[in-house]
Amino acid sequence: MLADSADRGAYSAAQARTIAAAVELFSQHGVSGTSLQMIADAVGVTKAAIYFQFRTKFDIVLGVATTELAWLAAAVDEAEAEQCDVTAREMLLSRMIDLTIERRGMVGMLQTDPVIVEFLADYEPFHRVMERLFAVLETGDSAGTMEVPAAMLMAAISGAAAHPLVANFDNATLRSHLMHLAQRLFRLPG
Amino acid sequence: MLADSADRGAYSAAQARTIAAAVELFSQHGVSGTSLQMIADAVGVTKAAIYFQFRTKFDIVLGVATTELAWLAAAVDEAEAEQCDVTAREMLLSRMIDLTIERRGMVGMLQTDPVIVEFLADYEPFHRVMERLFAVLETGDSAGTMEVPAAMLMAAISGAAAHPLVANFDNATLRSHLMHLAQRLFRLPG
DNA sequence: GTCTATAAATGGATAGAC
DNA sequence: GTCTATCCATTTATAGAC
Repeated sequence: MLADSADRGAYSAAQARTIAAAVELFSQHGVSGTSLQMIADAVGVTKAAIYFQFRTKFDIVLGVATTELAWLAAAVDEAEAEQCDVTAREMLLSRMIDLTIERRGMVGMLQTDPVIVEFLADYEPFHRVMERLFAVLETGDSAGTMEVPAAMLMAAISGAAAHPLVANFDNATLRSHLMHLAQRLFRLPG
Repeated sequence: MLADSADRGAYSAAQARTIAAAVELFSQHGVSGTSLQMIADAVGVTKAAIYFQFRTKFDIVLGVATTELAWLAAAVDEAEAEQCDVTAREMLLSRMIDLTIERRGMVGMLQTDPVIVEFLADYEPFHRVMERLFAVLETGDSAGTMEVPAAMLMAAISGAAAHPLVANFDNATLRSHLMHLAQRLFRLPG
């Protein structure tokens, strides 16, 4: 469990604005490539105002990571509510792809930025969400063999959606391609 | 083919040592998260020595990117030398996976680090290698429909290989998993 | 090719007023 | 909650000796 300030509800309106600006900048320049001055400029305040909201830069990283993680957790929640295993799996794939397309570049950042990756590696709530995610992907016979496909799938979806090669694809087209290929990775019909 | 200073052979022994150290550090901490002091320490010299070898930090980034790109180009060269289209495609997949496993994390950096990505986006030799790579992947009927699968494939291979979930897999096991899934993405037998 | 020393700018972070 | 002003460490980069 995190300290108080890590809960989503615990963030003030000003903090939420800062986190929103930081997500955008982090996904464009990376965490290390984003200064507090850049964040302050994007929000339209001074650095000191940001430091009133967050004690350190890392606290902003934490806010960004947990906020983004909450989106993924919500997708897993939805899938778990499904009765049928197969439907649940298909819904999870679908929701993951939606998230990635809506928030192009931001999901990928969670998996690739060195600062975020290092943080998430030791962050229990992240591991719990991932375990639940694998559980939904592992239906019946496939139990215990999903690590590589799942790692590939997440990397593939977020990596492909952010890739310059597909930058001119409209969302609907990109979505159908990704869904198609995700199902192929999992040998689903479609 | 690459421009003069971008050729691997154009670098002195000292420069090559610096590039090797930089690749390692960039893939661990990202370009922005790596200072010239860190590079100098890793090489075992002072910052000034590094500045004798490279005029700016960006020149080191350029050296790293072109050196890594040369590996990918070599894999495409090999595949293009094959007579049979199908064999060529399979060999390219195989070589890409080998490269990614041998140099865990480094291939992925090329596709995810914001500084590298921004540079490669406007770097003609990179686009030429990618076009040749697509041409090999596009056999017959699939012509013109490879952008998303190819983007997914590259993201998937490098992302999965570097993923913490598969960190304890030995190289042979990881390789067979990746090859299996790559072939599934392209609907190949196996 | 490498060193010591240093300049100039920017980074994270704090003090104290409003 | 935000501002001005400031501190200190680090960063990129250069000058000049060996």
